[in-house]
Amino acid sequence: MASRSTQILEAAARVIARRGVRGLRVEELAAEAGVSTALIYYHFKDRTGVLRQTLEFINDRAERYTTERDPDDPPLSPREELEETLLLELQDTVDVRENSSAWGELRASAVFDEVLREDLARATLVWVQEVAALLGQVQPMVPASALAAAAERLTALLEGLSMRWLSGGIKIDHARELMRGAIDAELAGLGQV
Amino acid sequence: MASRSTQILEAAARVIARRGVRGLRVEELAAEAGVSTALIYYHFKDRTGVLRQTLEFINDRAERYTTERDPDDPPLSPREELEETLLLELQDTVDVRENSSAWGELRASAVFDEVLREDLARATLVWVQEVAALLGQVQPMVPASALAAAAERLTALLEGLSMRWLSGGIKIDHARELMRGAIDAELAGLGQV
DNA sequence: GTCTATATCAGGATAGAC
DNA sequence: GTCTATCCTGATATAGAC
Repeated sequence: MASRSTQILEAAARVIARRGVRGLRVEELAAEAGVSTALIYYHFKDRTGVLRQTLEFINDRAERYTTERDPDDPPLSPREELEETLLLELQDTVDVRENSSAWGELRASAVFDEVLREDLARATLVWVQEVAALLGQVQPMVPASALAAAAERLTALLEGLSMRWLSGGIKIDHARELMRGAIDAELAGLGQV
Repeated sequence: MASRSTQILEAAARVIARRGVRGLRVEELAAEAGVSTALIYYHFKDRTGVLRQTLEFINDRAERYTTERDPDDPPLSPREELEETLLLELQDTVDVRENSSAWGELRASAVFDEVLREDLARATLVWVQEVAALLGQVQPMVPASALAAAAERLTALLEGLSMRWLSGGIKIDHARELMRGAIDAELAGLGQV
């Protein structure tokens, strides 16, 4: 049951996907959520409060779509799991779009905003390590440093492709294809170490 | 001889590097340039005019530092030229920082701004084709589609690494190292086609 | 061409009724 | 909890003197 707060957060996610974090106007959010601006301040204290909670909200959803799998399906091979994990972020669905836009905004804002950097660095590190672990399952016997480097490249590439997709430079299928090619290349490279 | 306009554009580049495109305040720009706000409107019509001309200004500078080479030096091998072209964008100098920040802002803004998309797509295409051509010089006999894909991945990765560097996630030397690794991997991959 | 005001406006935030 | 009405600040933009 969606409470008022949740309803506002969902609206905020939509507005952010449309206008960006820095483009979010409280008035537009109010309209989108079908409430008054005053109510937003009642629930979230100020604009920053809305932003903070919405980013959290979006992040929770992301973990869900990244993690969730039907337990009846045959388990994935390490290789498949790796590919799936990375390609999940390149899907043309509302959730992924909203999440990726927000992530891009966060990354871009962090360039000019000290405060955001720490959070972002931490989140990135967790992600890189996750991918490095998956790479290690596909290619055991490879030194951790090589795994880490490959993971950093793959995740950075994913961010780059994601931005190109969101900014209209390439189509989603093409982005996925390029990503698959990079995974192949990195695995081949690791195999030769 | 720096005219007033140029002086303002140089100041604008600095302010954008510090605050971002969306964070540029005309008043702050005036202070940075040591002139009044009115003068800025006199020269550039409005804030958007400042932005447009500054982006153009920055772009011109980028072409200069990307292209310029001492004619006395021994000519670069194709492989070196490729590496140099890509790594030039990963240097901790004022020009590159300003340029990369502006580019990142442009990319991020384009996600929410239809108007910017076309320019950005065109500029990206030119860049991708340039890199694809360099790749083709290193690895002739490779189909153009494979070259294009590799070029797209390398440039997208470069954007991703650049953003991580600018947002404080990684250090510049590490970014360069990762970029070199990717170039090696792509060239190896193309060699086996 | 350049400055000192100052008008104008958008958007964040609050007061007070219900 | 929610709304209507309004205040206030910060930022763009202009008028007019020099």
